[in-house]
Order: sequence, then C-alpha cells, then structure tokens
Amino acid sequence: MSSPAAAPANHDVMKKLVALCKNRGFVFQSSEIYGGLKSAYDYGPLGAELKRNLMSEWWRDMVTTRENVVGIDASIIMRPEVWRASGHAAGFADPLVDCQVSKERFRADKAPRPTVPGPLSLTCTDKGQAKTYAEIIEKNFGIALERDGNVLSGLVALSATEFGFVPKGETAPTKTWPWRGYVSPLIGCPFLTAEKQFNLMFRTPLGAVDPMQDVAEVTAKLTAEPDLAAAITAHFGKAAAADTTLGKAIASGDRAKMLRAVAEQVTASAMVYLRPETAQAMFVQFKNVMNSMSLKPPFGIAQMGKSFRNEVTVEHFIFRSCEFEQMEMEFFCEPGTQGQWMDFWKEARMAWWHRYANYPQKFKFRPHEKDELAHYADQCFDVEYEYPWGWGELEGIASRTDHDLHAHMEASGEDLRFIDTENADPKTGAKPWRYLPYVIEPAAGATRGVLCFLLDAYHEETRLDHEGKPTTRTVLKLHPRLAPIKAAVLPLVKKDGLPEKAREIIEALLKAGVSAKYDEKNSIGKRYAKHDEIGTPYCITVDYDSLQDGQVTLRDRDTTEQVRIPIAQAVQQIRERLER
RNA sequence: GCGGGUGUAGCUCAAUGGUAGAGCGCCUGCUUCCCAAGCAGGACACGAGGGUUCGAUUCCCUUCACCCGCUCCA
Repeated sequence: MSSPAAAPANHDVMKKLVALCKNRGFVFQSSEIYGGLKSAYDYGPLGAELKRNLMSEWWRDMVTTRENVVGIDASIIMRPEVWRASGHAAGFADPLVDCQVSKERFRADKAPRPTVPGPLSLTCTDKGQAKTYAEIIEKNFGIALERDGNVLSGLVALSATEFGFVPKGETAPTKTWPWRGYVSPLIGCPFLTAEKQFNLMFRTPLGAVDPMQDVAEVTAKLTAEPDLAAAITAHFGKAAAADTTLGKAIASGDRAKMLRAVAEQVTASAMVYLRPETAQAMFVQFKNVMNSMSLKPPFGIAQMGKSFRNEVTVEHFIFRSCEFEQMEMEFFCEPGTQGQWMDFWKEARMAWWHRYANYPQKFKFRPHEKDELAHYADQCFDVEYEYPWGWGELEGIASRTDHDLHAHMEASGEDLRFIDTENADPKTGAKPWRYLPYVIEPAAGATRGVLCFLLDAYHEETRLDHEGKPTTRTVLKLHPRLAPIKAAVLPLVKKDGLPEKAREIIEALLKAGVSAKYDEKNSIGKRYAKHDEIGTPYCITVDYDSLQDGQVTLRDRDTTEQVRIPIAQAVQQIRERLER
C-alpha cells in the first residue's frame, strides 16, 4: 500500500484508537451499561466485520488455498482428561500465596524453605522499607521486631508447622503462629495468606443439576460429625485413600483444605473446562481427521475460535483478555523434518502479516531462549509487533515435537501413530514405520491481529481546510480486504435525482456481495472524512455530470485522489481493486 | 492481586456544598455543485451503592471499570 515509510510516533495513539473504536462501532466494553466487565469486549458492527475479514483471510491462506491443510471446528468444552494430558490442568493450578507484609504474590511450591529450627530474618530492600514493614507487623501481629539496617529479626522457625517471636534477650517465644514451612521469596516473611489455587482454566459444571447443592449437603453432613477426617474417610472410602487429593488433604489436618478437597471430589464428575487453547482438539482428533480425509504426513489441521484463560493480569485493551480468539494450525510431519517445516511456516506466516501491513518493519521474529521454551517445545519463534507500549507477541510458532500426540496416546490408550507402509523405520530398518508425527504450530492471536492492524492503520494527517486553517484528518489505512466497508456511495447533494442515481449503484454493489454504504447526510467533505475514519477504501460520488455522462468519481482513501469511471464499471472496478 | 492515577452529554473538556456549561458530534428543516461550510430548531450527562449534611456531582467510605507500573502469554 502507498504510505510513507515511517510510522507515526504518537504516544496517545492507544487512547485515540480506543476512543475511535467506541465512537465508530468497532469495539465496545462488555456490559457497559452495567458498569463494564473486566477485560471483556464486544465487537460492534464494524469490528465484527474487521475481525471476520481478518479471520477469513487467515483461513483462505492457511486452509482453502493449501492442498495439505484441512480445517476443523471443535467444541470449546472437552473431556477434562484432555487438559490433564496436555498439562494445562496441573501446570497452571499452582498454589499462589500472598505475603501479608510485602504484598508480594508467589508460587508456594517455589518458595524458600528455611532450616528448622532456626531464625527467620526479614531482609528488606532498604532501611525505609524495613521501617515500614516493621510498623505493618507491629500493627497487624502485635510484635516489635528488632531492626538493624534493612534486616528485621526476632522471628524463629520452631518446627515444621510453627513459628514464633522471641524478643531479644529471651529464650522462649512470647507468641507463636502456625506455619507452612516456607517464607516469601523477596523478604523471607512467614506471615502469609492461605494457599489459593490460581487456575488458568475456566471451569463450569456441565449438566442440568447444579453440583453446588450436592456440595452443600455433603459438607453439612460431614461437618456435623465430631471428627471431620474420619467422617470424610467413611463417606468417600477408596476415593479418600492416602495417595488421592482427598487423602493428602486429610493428612494435612487443615480443615479448609479438607473441605476444599471434598468439594472438588463431589463436583469432579460434573466439571468441564473451557479450552485455554484451540490446539488440543487438533491433537485429540488427529486420527479421525487423518483417516477420514485419507491424509498422510506432512499435513496440517487448522482451527479458529475462542479460547479462555484466567490471566494473572489483563491489559492493553483487547491485547490480553480472558476470552480471546485464536487462529491455530498443527502441522504434522515426519520426525527429523521439523526444522525445515519450521523455516517454511516462519516465512509463510511473516509474509501473511506483511501482506496487510503498512509498516512491515513493525513485525519481527523473536526466538525463544532455551530456558524460556515450554516443556513441549524444542524450538519457538514469536512473531512480535511493536505496539505503542513496546514489542509484544502476536503469534507463536512452536516446534512441539511429538509431545502432545505422545501425551494423548499415553493418557487415552489409543495408538495415534501414523503407519508409513512405504518407508522403513530408520532405527530398525523394518517396514512399516510407525511413528508419531512431529508438530510445527503457528498459533496466532486473532484478537491481537485485529488490534495490530488497527494500530498499523491508524493515521493522522494535518491538512489545510478551505480557509487555510490546519485540520486533522484521521484515516484508518486498513488493507481493502480487511476494511469493514469497501465502498461508500455518495450523492454530491441530496436532490435533483442524484440520490436516485446513487441508489442504483449501491444496489448493484450489494447485489455483487460488496459491503457498501449509502450516505447523503451532511456535506461531501464530512462524509469523506467519516469514511476515512472507519477505513472505507473507496468512495463513489454521484454529481450532476453523472446524470449526463453516466460517469462517477472514484476516490481513494489513502491519497484522496479521484478518477472518473463509468457507472457501468463501478462494481467491477471495486472488485478488481479488492483482489489486488 | 498490590501501588499510583482517572471516572461529568456520543466524544473532548469546564464549573460548583444550593440541582450543571462549551466545542465537536447527533436528530429535524432550510441551504449547499467534491474534501469536517452556513442558518434555525431539538435531544442527550455527574460510573454504581452507602454515609456526613437542611441539601452532595462536589466531602468521606465501599464497589465497578479504565489507564500507568510489578507477573504471564495467543
């Protein structure tokens, strides 16, 4: 597209874009009239078109125009086993704890565990912080720790389950608290909140009867017993054996933990998860897809759709939200060929982003460092975009090895290997070769794609009005195929038969399947400006000459230049421009 | 979740312990022959809940949401 090389360096661009999105019907905040819902957004009429266009372009490029890629559209809810096998259920259900003094939040399983018995000294970053924290502790826990520079001392680990305060000069603790054996990583503080499960996944009971009723009834019954642990063991039997979650909770002696485990146990059979990524369905249905479509590696399965994650922090408008949309493809190939396919898809994917961008220099690859790689990947590249707040991820292209298929084969007991009858197993030399394909996964954020192309398209140009005063023209230089409205049809004035002529043109456009809008309100300049702001690439204007010579002007959004074309060619001309 | 900031019309902003005003936009009519023209009318707001007060948009508390920083990811 024709544009200057340098992107506008406007630090308010996010603010302005968010305002434009609301004003012009691209993106609204969810449930706005009720005060809004955190990190949830609704796509308005133009935003819905834009997102749809973007996703259609992806599907066309990744599925429709490729012989070796097929698409699926899987259910968002799947058996919980899927998420256990994929590692999402365990890997993201880490217990989180807050330090009651420093407010730091950390993972309990990774926290430091001081030797017992022994002193527990709090090391602050500086003297000022030490003073503040000492005051907090005095106020909340009623003890005055001894302060020496940035170190607070006086707390002592007494046993694996108890710590206390031993004032200077004393030998016995004057006050004690129960303890879980670890302290906060930053300052080494034992005053902590209870462990809370932070789960990545959205959980919902599947079924007409709400299992909370069962939870309430069982809890009421169990807590009426004098010995909770014994009551649980009696009620659940084998399900409360020592190696189960329930059994471990009983062993801990913590009532809250036990009741939590009871609730989990009672609801377990009804609970399902909303998928945190679309990828797993493509692994789980790998065999069905391969067999029904008579495919053999190398081939890909693609899918677009919503995924759900409880993010620790949501931020930057639609950049990170709990409900988001993905465009993912799992490309299954022979082990050993993953490197070359990685190169292939890297290039293909970057070319795709560049195709719609005004500023290709704002896209780049960022290779993952070894220690940054997910456990399932042997290589990973992020496609990053330079957002106003810095570089951020847009797509991840991961070499996932055979990790996922392997995990699902093991968990389900289903043989997911491909049987290659033509080639011998390179290890044994025997035919057929049974192997689990390796996977290259280009996983793009559709929601992020919408944001990045809106940012890429957002332009402000200063020009002089008819009086010579500078005015700002806001233009969304969206790629014509992404633009929500392709053409506006405008009578120069709304009289003398011009509207009627314009109506004929818009009807022809709509009939041809081109998204177009008729507009006769306000002056012609205002209508141009309005359509520039929503990214309409072409305006067709009917003037008095049109009635005589059968021609109209076709105005280009980016250059504002006009050419005169016959009305009879209008539809065809617009369609041709969209195919470029 | 924690710290800091913000919340007044569709948008951008103002004023005020005594019941809110402008610009732009929007709607109606007239006018208007190509890049946010003019005239005349019109509609629309104190994020929500509670407290103090004779009276709160203003002061206090709570809550919700957003923005900027700490963690994670498509």
